[in-house]
Amino acid sequence: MPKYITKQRKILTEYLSEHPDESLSANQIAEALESKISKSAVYRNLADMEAEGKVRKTAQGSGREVYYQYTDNEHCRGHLHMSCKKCGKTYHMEDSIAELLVEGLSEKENFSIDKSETVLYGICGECNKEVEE
Amino acid sequence: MPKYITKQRKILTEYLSEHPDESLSANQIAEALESKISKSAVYRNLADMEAEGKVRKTAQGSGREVYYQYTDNEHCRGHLHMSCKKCGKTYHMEDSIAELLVEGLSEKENFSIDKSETVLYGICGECNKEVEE
DNA sequence: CTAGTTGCAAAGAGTTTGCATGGCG
DNA sequence: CGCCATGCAAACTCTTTGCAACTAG
Repeated sequence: MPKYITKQRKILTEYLSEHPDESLSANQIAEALESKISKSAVYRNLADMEAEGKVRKTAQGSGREVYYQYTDNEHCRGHLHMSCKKCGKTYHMEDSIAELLVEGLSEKENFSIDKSETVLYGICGECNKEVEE
Repeated sequence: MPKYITKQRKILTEYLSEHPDESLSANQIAEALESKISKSAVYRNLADMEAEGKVRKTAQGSGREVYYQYTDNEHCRGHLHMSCKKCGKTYHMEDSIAELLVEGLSEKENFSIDKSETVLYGICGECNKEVEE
């Protein structure tokens, strides 16, 4: 969608690739880069990047929308994602499990899941550990 | 959370139970009931109902938050939900598949999924059919 | 040079809040 | 009758848009 590679776009891309597994709102990103990119440029670029499939837009449990980087990123494509409600980190689901799910849904419910838009919520291993301690 | 059962609350509950499987935004609901409940009452009641677990708040793919009824509702509790990106309907996942997923994630990834907050996105059987025709 | 992109500020959309009035129990 | 909930409007937050200035190619 964009035709020029601008300085701002580079900064944004760089910032996102430095925070690959965090869920960040457009506003958070805009504020973090406040001195370097205007808010409107952040919004416009995120929208472009979403259209290009370089970034995914999801919602965090209770609140506002969030974005996070994903394309260009090694193991993201074609994987299902899980987000920890506690620490906010994103995880990639093991293929064997994802396969079972995708096939099961397809065969038994005739539902074709969209891997890139689906995010499972729960508590990750790390955070589960903490609770038990 | 609420201490009184008001006329408005009844109307809202009734409206939601009449639209059990649709994803409705707070605004849509408020507009549909415009003549009967004020916008602020809709928002306040939805927030209360969410706290009580009578309603779930989720996000539809690209956009804003949505709500939909779920407690009091027979087969909702303890089930994973799937939402069709095309028609917007909500489906309940068959137990056998859900079990596999929940156990698989727990054992292999140590991730405990939150069934009530997770919604899988994709295309449902009905809509898949249409595409093929 | 020329069109796409930025920055700013103003406009929108959705949601929240303060306060007086009204209604449930 | 007392307290909670409602309604309205104003306040907020997040996001989008118009337009002149800037800049990548």
